[in-house]
Order: sequence, then C-alpha cells, then structure tokens
Amino acid sequence: MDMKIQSTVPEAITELLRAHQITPTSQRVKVAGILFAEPAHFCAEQVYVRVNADDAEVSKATVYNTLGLFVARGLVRQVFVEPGKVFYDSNTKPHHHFYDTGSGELTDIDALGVALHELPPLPADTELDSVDVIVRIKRQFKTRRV
Amino acid sequence: MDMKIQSTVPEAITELLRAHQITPTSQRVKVAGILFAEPAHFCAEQVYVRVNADDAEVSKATVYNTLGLFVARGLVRQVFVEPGKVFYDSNTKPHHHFYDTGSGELTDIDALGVALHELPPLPADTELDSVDVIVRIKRQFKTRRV
DNA sequence: GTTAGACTTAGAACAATTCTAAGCCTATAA
DNA sequence: TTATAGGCTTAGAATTGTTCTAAGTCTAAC
Ligand SMILES: [Mn+2]
Ligand SMILES: [Mn+2]
Ligand SMILES: [Zn+2]
Ligand SMILES: [Zn+2]
Repeated sequence: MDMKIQSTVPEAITELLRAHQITPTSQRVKVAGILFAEPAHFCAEQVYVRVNADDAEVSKATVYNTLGLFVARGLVRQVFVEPGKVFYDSNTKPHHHFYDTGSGELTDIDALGVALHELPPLPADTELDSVDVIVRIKRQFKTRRV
Repeated sequence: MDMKIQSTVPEAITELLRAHQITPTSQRVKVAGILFAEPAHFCAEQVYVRVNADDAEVSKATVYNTLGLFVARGLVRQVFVEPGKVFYDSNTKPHHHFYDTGSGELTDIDALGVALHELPPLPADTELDSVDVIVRIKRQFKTRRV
C-alpha cells in the first residue's frame, strides 16, 4: 500500500513515518511536513530554509540525516540533474522529469512504460534498479515570424 | 559532418580540434588523445591521471578548462549519474546509458527514438535540449533455485 | 530516578569544481 | 630580429554541497 498524506495534519505525518519504521521526532515531522505537503522537488538547502522559516530549530546536519533516512526508507527519491546538487522528490510513483536548464526547475512526467519495452537486455548478472528519464528543455528563443 | 578519430595519430586529433574551432595546444591534444582513443566515459580526475601517466605536464585547472571547452564545442558530452561527479562522454551520438550502481560503470545504449514519441508536449515556450535516459542496474543477488 | 540508546547539533573535514592572478607562449607587427 | 598582445596554462585559494565527528540532549524502559 502506497500511503500518501491528505493534509498537513501532524498526526497523519506521524503515521506515515511510523508506517515506514521511522520514529517520528519533532525534526523529522517538520521535514516531512514540508516534503509531503504536496509533491515537490527540493534540494537540501531549500528544505533547510523552509524548515527554519520562523526560528532556526533544525540543524543542517539533521536535514541531511533525515533526507538520507527518508531515501533509505523509500519515502522520498533522489534526482540528479546537475553536478553538485541533489533534488529530493516526494513523488515516489514511477515517473520522469522535465528539467528547465535555465531556471533549474523540475516538472513531473507520468511514467510512460514505453522506454522500458524498447530497452536492450540488461548486462549479464544484473537486475534493474530504476529508469530515470530526464528531458532537458530550455526557454525558447524569441522566434521572429517568417 | 560528424568527424571521428580513426587512430591516435596526433595529426588527426589536431584536425579534429581545428574543425571545432579549438586551437590545438599540446595540452588539449593530450586530453583529446585520451578521450577519443575510443568512446569512453571518464571523470575529470581520471582524465587528469591518464594525461599525466608519465610525468605531470597538464594541470588540473587545464584539464577542467579543456573538458569545459570540449563540451561547449560539442566534442564531448556530460553525463550526470551521481551527485558530485561528472562523466565526460566522447560518444556524442544520441544514446543512453546503463549505470552500474555498484561499480560506477557506464555503458552505452543505442538511442531508441521511442521514449521521445511517447513524451507529453513540452511546456509552453520551451524547446527540447536533450533527453537523457539512465537505466540504473545492480549486480544480481545470488538467486537460489526454487 | 537511572540509564542506554537513539537522535541532534555545531563545526570541522572533505571532494569536486571554479576562480584568481601571475607567468608563459606564440604569432604578428615594428 | 625584437617588442607586444592575446590567448593559454598554472598553483593554489576559494566555493559549494555534503559527510563526518564528537559531544550534548531526549526519551522510553527499567
Ligand atoms: Mn518528480
Ligand atoms: Mn556514453
Ligand atoms: Zn508508503
Ligand atoms: Zn564533428
């Protein structure tokens, strides 16, 4: 069963964490509250800023620890689109991404199921881990009418 | 025209660089010699080590400058599969990758042309830059016969 | 109440990359 | 020939994102 948060009610979040074998500390609940308010793509720094929007209460180390834990428990998934910055994606359903190379924004693409069909066989003695499709896009040059 | 190196003959490399508006300095020819000996996936550090296999003659700064220049001129392409490490791919034909999460090895997959067909329309006012497909694989668990 | 283990934290350490600013090389112009 | 200018290379410093360390805090069970 694929649990999803309906509201930002702390109890629901607490539940979600417990369901994934994570003891719901106040810091973890805060981080989860940000990630699961809606499907989103945040980097660690963005989570850190949001989680401390009022007063600073969660350290950067804890943000990283928590994100790492959520990844390990499958609550969140990492997306690599650029060197030196990881995005944490609270949509864990199989899907792909548009990446706007100008703004750095990620947008979801529903999984196609098609790419897989046409894949060559995996190398010997290996099994599939995941398929990531990143469609890099850029803002269009102003085209002059011909 | 899509020029490719047949041998490691310096003259051919010099030609290739000139054809891409790059003045062929000794350092650039060395770096190109490593990248284009055969299609390969190197990170900057690997290029640095290889280029200085005998005696140290090319600085790390120059390796990065050169790789950046080759990317800008389309001689080489970057692949992002992990945070904090860029691979430089001397195969610039459209293609995709297997990524062995255990060994960190990249293997080419001939472009399918399929993923594209099933893509949703691009967001408004954007144009396609590139499509990267990364198939993450892992060494198979020893399966016991049932 | 104690205690053990899990959790959090500030700051140091780290790794990949980029920047800086000074020297070098080479092609052309005097 | 020698000067000059631009592009190129370089060592090392700086930056960035992330992980590590070691000490303190919390909490749940005894
Ligand atoms: Mn997503
Ligand atoms: Mn490749
Ligand atoms: Zn779930
Ligand atoms: Zn070419």
